[in-house]
Amino acid sequence: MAGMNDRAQSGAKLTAGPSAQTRRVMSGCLREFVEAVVSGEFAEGSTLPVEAALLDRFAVSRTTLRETMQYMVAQGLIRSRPRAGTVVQPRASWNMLDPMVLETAMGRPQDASFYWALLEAREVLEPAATRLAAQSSDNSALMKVAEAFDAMAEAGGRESEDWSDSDLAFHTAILQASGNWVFAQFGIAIRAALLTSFRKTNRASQSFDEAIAMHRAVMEAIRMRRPDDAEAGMRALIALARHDLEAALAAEAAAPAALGKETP
Amino acid sequence: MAGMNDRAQSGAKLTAGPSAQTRRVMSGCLREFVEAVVSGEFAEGSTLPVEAALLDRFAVSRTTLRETMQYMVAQGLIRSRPRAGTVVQPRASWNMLDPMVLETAMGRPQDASFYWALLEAREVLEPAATRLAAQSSDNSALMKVAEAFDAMAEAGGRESEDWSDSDLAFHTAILQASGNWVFAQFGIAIRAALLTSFRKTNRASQSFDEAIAMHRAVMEAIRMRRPDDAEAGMRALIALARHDLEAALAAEAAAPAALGKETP
DNA sequence: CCCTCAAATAAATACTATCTTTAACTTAAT
DNA sequence: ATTAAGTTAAAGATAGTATTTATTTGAGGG
Repeated sequence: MAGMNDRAQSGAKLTAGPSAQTRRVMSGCLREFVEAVVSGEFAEGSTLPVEAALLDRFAVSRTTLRETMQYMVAQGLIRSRPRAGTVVQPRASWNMLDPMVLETAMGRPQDASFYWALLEAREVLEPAATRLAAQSSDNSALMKVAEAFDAMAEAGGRESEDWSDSDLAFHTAILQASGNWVFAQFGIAIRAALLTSFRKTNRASQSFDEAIAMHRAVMEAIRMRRPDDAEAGMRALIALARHDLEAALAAEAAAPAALGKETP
Repeated sequence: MAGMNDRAQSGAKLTAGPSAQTRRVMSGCLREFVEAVVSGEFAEGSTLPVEAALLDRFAVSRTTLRETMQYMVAQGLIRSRPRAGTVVQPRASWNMLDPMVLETAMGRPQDASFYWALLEAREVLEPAATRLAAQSSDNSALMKVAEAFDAMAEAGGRESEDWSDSDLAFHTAILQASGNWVFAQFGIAIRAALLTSFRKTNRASQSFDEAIAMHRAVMEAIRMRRPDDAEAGMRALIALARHDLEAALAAEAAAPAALGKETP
């Protein structure tokens, strides 16, 4: 029967998946497919090609394609019914909080307003979550915050990848420590967006010592059960992030290339 | 993408989330499987049975099972690697905002703290989003708010399903109108949770006229570009929701469940 | 006795082929 | 013109087999 597999799955290796899991074959198809939707190649509201055509387009098997599409259905990108075909859902119903979708969307030239909106939301959410954490966090949650803080201190400088990672861990740990499942979920869902944002802004920052001091202040305020101080400290932290983002975007505007070689 | 371009979305189907329908065979398997995980039959951190055993357990084909599992991978419920097997991820990494997961989780005896946390989050998010809407919403977004309001008025009474639906539409429309993609996403993601909450609380409320008046006040404040009033109005609205929730939970405690005789 | 590296192996991953169900479209009869 | 029945295209579901991957295990060397 199916014995001779005469189709070579040529070069499905370009996964280069920086994020955690699934650097497998299917994820390549998924990435490509999501990219095609996000980029508008398959426009919102349009019916996309029949299965057979997609099979050819992505050079994968039926099973793999269906698994891929199931993932996309799960994120509200597409919706398919027998005979009617599969249609791309309106953008408003996409789950942009899904790491895969978000990452793909951020892979393309990013509108600056994306980052401003994220910051705006953080200004609302994080101070509130920090206040809650100061009021009612348990010990184990507090320990995670402390761990993240130590990792930041050890990172040595703000330009390193370690700093970005532990910075993310710090903020996520606080959201978790709030004890409110909605805030905690927000932290998980928004990982990809935060990390991208952190990478962008931290690069543009100078003051390692000051940043460390501010983070420590927030942690201490939570530990000492001082909600007002904790909330204020987080506000200050995000104000710093806002300042950094301004600087980063300004620098980007000044030198749009940034493809490696610096011209001193 | 930052535009979060919300097209006409003609039809106004109000299809509740991505996994709304799909009453196919697979969804039965998915529901059952998610239920098994949420209920703890497959405990967090444990390795679940091999594919063959699951095939037998759920009585579906391999393809169907794999599509099901792919959906669950997408929501962070499970994670599988060759040879190592499939393990249930820690609860903290589950995407509770997914309608399917949330619905299943809420199908079981619900901890009251679930609703309190949701309300707590709304108290933080919605006033802020409403303020933004008053500052910068465009006409089409405003129109959606008005449409939802009209639907509420027409619903006639607070106990009807129509009221719950349009109440949800009202709040979702405001989150959309904020122009911030994070808030808008929150609205989409939290649909299921909000709807369940609405259904619970609206039942316990008496004051239809007052509720309508308060909603109108918020809408007018947005339309008139008065951020302070809009924000205050939304706070009042959520305060009412808090009051209703207290009443609903109290009533529930007094007469636990509608299924079967109780001897207090 | 412990460490390293390579072969065996168990589990998920991927592919092909075929049958079933659904619902949009077509056609025919009222 | 409207409705009802039949046709058919597309997705949905199943079966069987081959391929990858990473854990185990076992042999050889330190």
